Amino acid sequence: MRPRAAKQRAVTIRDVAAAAQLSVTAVSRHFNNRIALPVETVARIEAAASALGYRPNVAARRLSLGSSESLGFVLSDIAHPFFSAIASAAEAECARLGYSLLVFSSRNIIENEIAALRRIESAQVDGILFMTNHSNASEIAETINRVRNVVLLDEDAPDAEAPRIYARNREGGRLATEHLLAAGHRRIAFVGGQEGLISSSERMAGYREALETRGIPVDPALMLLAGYNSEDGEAAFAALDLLDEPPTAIFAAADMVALGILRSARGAGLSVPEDLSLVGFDDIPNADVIGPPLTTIRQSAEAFAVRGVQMLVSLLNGELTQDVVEYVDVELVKRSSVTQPRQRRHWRSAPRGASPKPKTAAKANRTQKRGNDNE
Amino acid sequence: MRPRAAKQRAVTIRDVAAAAQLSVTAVSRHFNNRIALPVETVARIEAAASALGYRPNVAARRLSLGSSESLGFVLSDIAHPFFSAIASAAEAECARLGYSLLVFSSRNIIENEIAALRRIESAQVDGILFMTNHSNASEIAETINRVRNVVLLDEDAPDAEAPRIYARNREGGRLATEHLLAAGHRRIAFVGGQEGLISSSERMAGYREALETRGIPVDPALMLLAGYNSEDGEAAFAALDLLDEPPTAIFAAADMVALGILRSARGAGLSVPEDLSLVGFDDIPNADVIGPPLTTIRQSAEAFAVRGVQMLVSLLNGELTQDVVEYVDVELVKRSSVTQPRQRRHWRSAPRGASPKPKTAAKANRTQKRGNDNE
DNA sequence: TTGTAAGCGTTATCAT
DNA sequence: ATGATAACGCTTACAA
Repeated sequence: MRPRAAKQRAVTIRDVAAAAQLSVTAVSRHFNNRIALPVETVARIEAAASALGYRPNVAARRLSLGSSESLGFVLSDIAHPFFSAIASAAEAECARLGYSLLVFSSRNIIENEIAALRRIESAQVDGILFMTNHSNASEIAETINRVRNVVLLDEDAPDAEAPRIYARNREGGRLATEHLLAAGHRRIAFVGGQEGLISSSERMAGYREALETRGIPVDPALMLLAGYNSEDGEAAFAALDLLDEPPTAIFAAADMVALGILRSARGAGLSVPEDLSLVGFDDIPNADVIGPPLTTIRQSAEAFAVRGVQMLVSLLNGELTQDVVEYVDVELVKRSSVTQPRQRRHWRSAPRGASPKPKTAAKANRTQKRGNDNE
Repeated sequence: MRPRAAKQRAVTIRDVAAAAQLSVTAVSRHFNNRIALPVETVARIEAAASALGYRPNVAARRLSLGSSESLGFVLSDIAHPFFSAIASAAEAECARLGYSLLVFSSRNIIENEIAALRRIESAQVDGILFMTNHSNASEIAETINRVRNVVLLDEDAPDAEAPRIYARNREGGRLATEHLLAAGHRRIAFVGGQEGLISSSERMAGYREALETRGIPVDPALMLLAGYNSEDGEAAFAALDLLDEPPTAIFAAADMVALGILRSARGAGLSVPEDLSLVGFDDIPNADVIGPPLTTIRQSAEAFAVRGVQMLVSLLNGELTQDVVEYVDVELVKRSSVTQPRQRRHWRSAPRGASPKPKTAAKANRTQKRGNDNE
């Protein structure tokens, strides 16, 4: 009957009650209810509790209350600078509201995302802040609708009944592209996240919009879908490098992608922005100290985080319906990775590559995942 | 008696048992014990469980088992690139071992660190990976000794009985300084973390050691204690900038500090490494894409993380004693933030500052916390 | 105002 | 092999 004895019996509410010569009810009331106990009673309880070093057992509370007072945060990787900025702010807001935060890295694996979601069913967390990279997976939407108590962050999951927070992605895409246009660029590439992500396709829509407004034809060879990590940027650079007429500027749908492009460009002997202008998206921490300081579209990680947990908590309290959508503003941050295009010159004719074999970019619409093949 | 009804009664082990026409014991056994149930029984249980969508309630398990199967990670801020790299790897290792990870940001507030530690007492987590910035606070050591089941990461807490993992800080400090020395620098500053941190003082010890080996006198005006964030680097730069004879190189005890210094140096019109060589510590992600790519001492975030959780789990299982200490290797990563010293020139005589008032650095051993006063 | 005891969903002991 | 049932520590309806 006694389960494997905990190494050292913790002090329970009953111990406190005994020490204070009161019932457990009184002690429980003191620690939860606002029911005013007589001062003398309170004093006895506090004395006993602190003498014994009493800490309410949260598992027991959860079981009894039916609520865990903790929230989950599902993202692809905590080490991603923008995501970790969100996680940091979310943790702070959780703490402020009396919640704990469980972090689940999905590593972009859909099964992990679903498994994380199911922790609502096992009562491990009351609700989940959910960032996915598989917006098109119907299984995710189904799971969300079953477990309920999910707030979608940054990315959609069509058919899911859940409140959402998006950045103004299209506007951001437009802003970025217009900035490049204003600098004189005409051949501007777009490098987005993996196919199907609405954040990516919205940013691309903004890009097209800006181009079309200026009457500049949209070249499909210049629009790549890769992913949101720096390796994806490297792969994209490699693909773009194969074009007969490479772009003079790139709008990367995420700063990490821009960093990957930058890394590859440097490796290829190109300098940014002289040989290639670059605009990112996110404004990750330290983007200002990159070489060169990265021009980017800022979206507030904090806004995502604090509104996200606030909405989730409201949802849990039944104060919010599933159909709410909020938007996070974006803003162009001009730094030094953009300048006017220099006289057109092929990347491949840069210092090291002597005589490259000209090659048409066949299907530049999908790039391989790892990009160690650049230069 | 019925607690505030959960919005929608979840399916319990009893429901499954009923559906499978078996006892709860059988179902429980199936989900935990390796006791071989007859295939037919197993089939009935699985059918019932999946038909009902059963998920064991973790709170109940915890209460019964006396273990939460989750670990805590206490750090000052998840958004710090090096810490988030550790958190990411720790989460992965936790997941591999069947644990969940709760993240607690202390924001460098000692009360928060202690409150987090006490979550062991409330049975919210089984154990904690602990990174502190208050190694000298005796209250922390006392709490650790009381709650037990803590592994110290990266920083000491004297008198705490807990396994520890340190980087080879002194060696790192030596490596960094020797590298600067080899480049021809003689006036090398050290900018460390807040006073009392052994990681910082060990790195400084390595710095002194390298200097002394070369017979170069250690100038106290060149040794600053600040903190591990980028604002601390900015403050340090400001203090160093006031010296009559500023250093030609700086060894910053953390990459984030180096980034702050870099930011300030740029703001002051200095260029790195031409006017000032810089070496960091940590090798944070994307340090290679900083302007200029940062030369630094690499320590493996992953090593900290995976050994940390492994040690913690061993400790929980009683397979590890509190007196174990492990070390994480360090390594010099040469990039582009170091070059030989140029003809000595005062920072203040750089492009913008025309005629500065010469001033002796009074007590350069403490720098103010926020450094918005530079340039 | 205070206390008793039921019940939250599991696990594990003990008997069958 | 299988099943009743007593814990685990808490909250709270209900009684006093």
